Amino acid sequence: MAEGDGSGRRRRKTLSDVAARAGVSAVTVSRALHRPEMVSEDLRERVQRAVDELAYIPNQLASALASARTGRIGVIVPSLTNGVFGDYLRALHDAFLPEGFQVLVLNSGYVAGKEERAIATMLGQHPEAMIVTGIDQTRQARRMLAGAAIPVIQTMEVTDDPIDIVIGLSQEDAGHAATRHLIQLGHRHIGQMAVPLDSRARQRVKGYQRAMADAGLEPFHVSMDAPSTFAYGAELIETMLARWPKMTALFAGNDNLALGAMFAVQRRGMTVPDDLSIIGFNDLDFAATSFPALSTVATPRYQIGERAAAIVLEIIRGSGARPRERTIDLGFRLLRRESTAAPRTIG
Amino acid sequence: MAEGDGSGRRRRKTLSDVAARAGVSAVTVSRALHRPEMVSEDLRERVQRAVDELAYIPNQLASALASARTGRIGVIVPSLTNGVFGDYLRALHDAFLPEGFQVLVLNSGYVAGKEERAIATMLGQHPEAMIVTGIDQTRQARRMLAGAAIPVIQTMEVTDDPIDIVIGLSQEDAGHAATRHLIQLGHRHIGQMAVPLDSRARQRVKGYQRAMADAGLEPFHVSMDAPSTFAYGAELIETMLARWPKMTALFAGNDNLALGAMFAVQRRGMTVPDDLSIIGFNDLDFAATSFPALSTVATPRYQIGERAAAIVLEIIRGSGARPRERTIDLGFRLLRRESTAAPRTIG
DNA sequence: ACGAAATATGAAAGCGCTTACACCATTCGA
DNA sequence: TCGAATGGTGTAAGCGCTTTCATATTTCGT
Repeated sequence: MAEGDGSGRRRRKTLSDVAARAGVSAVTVSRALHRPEMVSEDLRERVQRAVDELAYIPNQLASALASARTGRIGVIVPSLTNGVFGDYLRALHDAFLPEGFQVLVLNSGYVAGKEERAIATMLGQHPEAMIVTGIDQTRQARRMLAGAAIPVIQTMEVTDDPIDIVIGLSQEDAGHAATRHLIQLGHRHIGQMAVPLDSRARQRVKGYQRAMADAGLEPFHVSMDAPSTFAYGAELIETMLARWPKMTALFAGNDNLALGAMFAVQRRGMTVPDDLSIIGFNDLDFAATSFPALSTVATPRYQIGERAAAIVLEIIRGSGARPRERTIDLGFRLLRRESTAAPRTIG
Repeated sequence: MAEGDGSGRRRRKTLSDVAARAGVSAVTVSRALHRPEMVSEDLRERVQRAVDELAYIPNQLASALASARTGRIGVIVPSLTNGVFGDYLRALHDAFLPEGFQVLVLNSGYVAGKEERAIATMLGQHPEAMIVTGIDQTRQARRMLAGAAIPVIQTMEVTDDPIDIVIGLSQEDAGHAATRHLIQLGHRHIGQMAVPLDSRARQRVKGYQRAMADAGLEPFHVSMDAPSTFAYGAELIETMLARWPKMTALFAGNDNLALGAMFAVQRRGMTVPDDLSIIGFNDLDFAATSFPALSTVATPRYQIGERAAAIVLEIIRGSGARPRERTIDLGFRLLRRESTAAPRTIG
């Protein structure tokens, strides 16, 4: 923190400082840095030397203000820690960074009000595109996004009425498919647990209820308004087993809950899937490794991010054309692994 | 994306637009927004109405440029998806957001070169403080950070030579303690697995080696240059068991590896801890829930973030005073749970 | 009822950069 | 040999905001 330059309060080096040192004007430095082919080689070198000597770092703020191009992509996710968003964010980074864009991530904590504020904050930074999770933005948030005059991608779900473009999958159909799988194995007493903070989880519950109704079965659903952790999965399964001893299969709202439930079941001395079949949701990294390996529904999170990025880049860098379809459904895959099997005694 | 205003290309609303609508000057709007106590109530209301009607969002870029205050805190983490950084980032958000600061997170992918670029990018945004993970920054990165004339906090480790301030724990001592625990239980054949991408993990390996040497035991260490996932834990334990059948205890470099190893062991029909004791590292959320519950070393990640934020706020908002000590060691706690026990036959 | 202090607003300058556009050398074709 | 084309550099303006500083208005003590 030392390195005082004598002139009292330290001042960050500016373009003019570099220009003075290189013996040219500020514009020239700007050009040498951003459009090197426009200046002579000799000059480019001199400027580069001055930049290095001064450890000059361009002021992105000033640059963005002057050029009206921030090179930023705003991304809002409900949670930074939920593994679900890892692949998605990775895809976004993978696609945008090489193109010279910066990905700014803000989290909404699964709360609409916080999301609205995050969107306002992000918009204040003038991103060149916004990628938001889900479709449940507040009216005001939708208005701000629509008014920003930039591409807006909603992800993870599908809807007929996107703000601009939506890329995802039908969470309800996916929940339906997971439940169907258990029904087809012969289960009749199928419970469901979820943390309904997440609106996508609520969609899946709907799918579960529809599948149960279709099969003429009685749904049994418990939930807990908390972030979905392993501990809650363990807690909820205890409640369910106590209240509904006939249960032979569980559809957990996500893999965390599923694994937590599996641990609790094993701790009771019961076996998965013999005593209880469990299917999770999302196919997080541990699902394939766990013992028994967790049946689950794989969601194309990386592809969603990849596709979102491709569309954004096409709009702001390419032809400017939006895709023909404003709603893009990337589907899901049911993964039958070891944690689900036919019930021991057909009941 | 509609809402054209007739004037050709859509233009974002500016302070002047709001001022015009409210029938006042731009300065006044700026004041009504930021220092409401300086303007009359009547005016404040008129301005607020204009803001709402236009859905005006202040241009943070221009604001920051003019005021030389960005209200941003730059944070660099090696990975966004590794659960380890979840609590840490949460602490940072919890502390900074209420104070009106924005937390910008960039990830370095555990690569020094990428970290250097992330730091340069971040510095270009003129954050008011930087919080970086670890102490292994490149020379150039250190130089940039030291030259930025803002508080710089390094976290998660300790060192006698911080750039500015460092808050963390001795990863080596923590690794030593984990190993000691196994030795004290009576184990003699203790293996270690790690993903050495992470320099903190390498410190822990050193602690392991020191503990083994102190006890006159032969170390057995395997590693894999990959992100630490459950699958690698499973893979590595198979290698170890095959190459070193006498092993009775495992110190896994982190909880992900530990749980992956535990699954693989169970899949072989072996029991934890009877056939193999396993201790992990970090105390991630699943460690307490797993069956058997995972012994591990709890690191004060939330507290590190909390402390870092408190120090930063004190420097930039408070007295401007830096803490007396530039190195702050927050320690660790050994958690004895179910996955470690004395070896079945003392060998 | 008067001047001083307090309160409320506006005008002008400038944050560090980029984007026209203007200018000056060269170089080239005819 | 001249004009036009080309390449390389500088000048001026302005991005949208905040910060002095000046000015107009009100309030108060005596």
